[in-house]
Amino acid sequence: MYNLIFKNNCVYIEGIEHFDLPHTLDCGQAFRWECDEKGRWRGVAYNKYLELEKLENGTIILYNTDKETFDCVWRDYFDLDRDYGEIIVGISGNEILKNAAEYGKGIRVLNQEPWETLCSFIISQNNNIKRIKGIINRLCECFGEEFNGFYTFPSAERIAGLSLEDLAPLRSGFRAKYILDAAKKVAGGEVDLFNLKSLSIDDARNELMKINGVGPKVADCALLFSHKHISAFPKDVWIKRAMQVLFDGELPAEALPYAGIVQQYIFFYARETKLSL
DNA sequence: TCCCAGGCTCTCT
DNA sequence: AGAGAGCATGGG
Repeated sequence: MYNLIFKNNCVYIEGIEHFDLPHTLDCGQAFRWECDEKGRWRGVAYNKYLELEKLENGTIILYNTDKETFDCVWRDYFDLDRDYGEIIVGISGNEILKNAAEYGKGIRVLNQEPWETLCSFIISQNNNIKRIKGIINRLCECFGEEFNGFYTFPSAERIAGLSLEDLAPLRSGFRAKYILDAAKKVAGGEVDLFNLKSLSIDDARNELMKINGVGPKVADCALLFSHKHISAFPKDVWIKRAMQVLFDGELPAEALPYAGIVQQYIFFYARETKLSL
């Protein structure tokens, strides 16, 4: 599917298909990747700082990364071993799905750190992406650890030790109390984020919904973006509108096995076109 | 000024 | 169980 070269503390991913960096890193599933004017992306995940870019010939370069970190973190983070070509073939019987996948070409569903994902999507509720990013950045700057001017995402244990007043500088509004409840339940073991992969999607969703401020949409985002439940189908306002306009409210059957990945194509399509079709 | 944003909780039927 | 108000904050 692709070829790896480890050289000069860089990882070269050659011949990989279906991997577009802007579509993947700035499509609303992750909130902390930044791109400079030359197309180089920078970010932190799983407490690892990374820079990456895509060359003209399609090779992706991960900078300052050794083989061990690649194998432990980035290979899975970027979902490199999933065959997106097969998924696209599977849904292309439906013309609208085919178009959406073409529009969002190269989106990969990331496998992000469970606590960061849960906390980020708690913050996302009834909010817009620009402000979500601002709140998350302030959270990391206030309570994370610095790497090259970037910050790690503070652990649930760290947040659990804070108060509402401590979180005031985030200006997260009514969501602050939800962040604290989530941190306390995760840090205290009442909600086990590391067992969710092995549960059925319904059991996993119910486990997450023990947290005050986590409903079906936030839970499904966590399950999809950090727990490999690719049949999770988060229904936000954009998706609800798109589903109505595109499919009269019902997801086509051929999309069901990979509903979550199709959801990303539809979300991207809906936002980019503002549904003016 | 009003409306809306990758929703959820609470209350009232 | 289903509908509707209220919620903090900031951008358009």
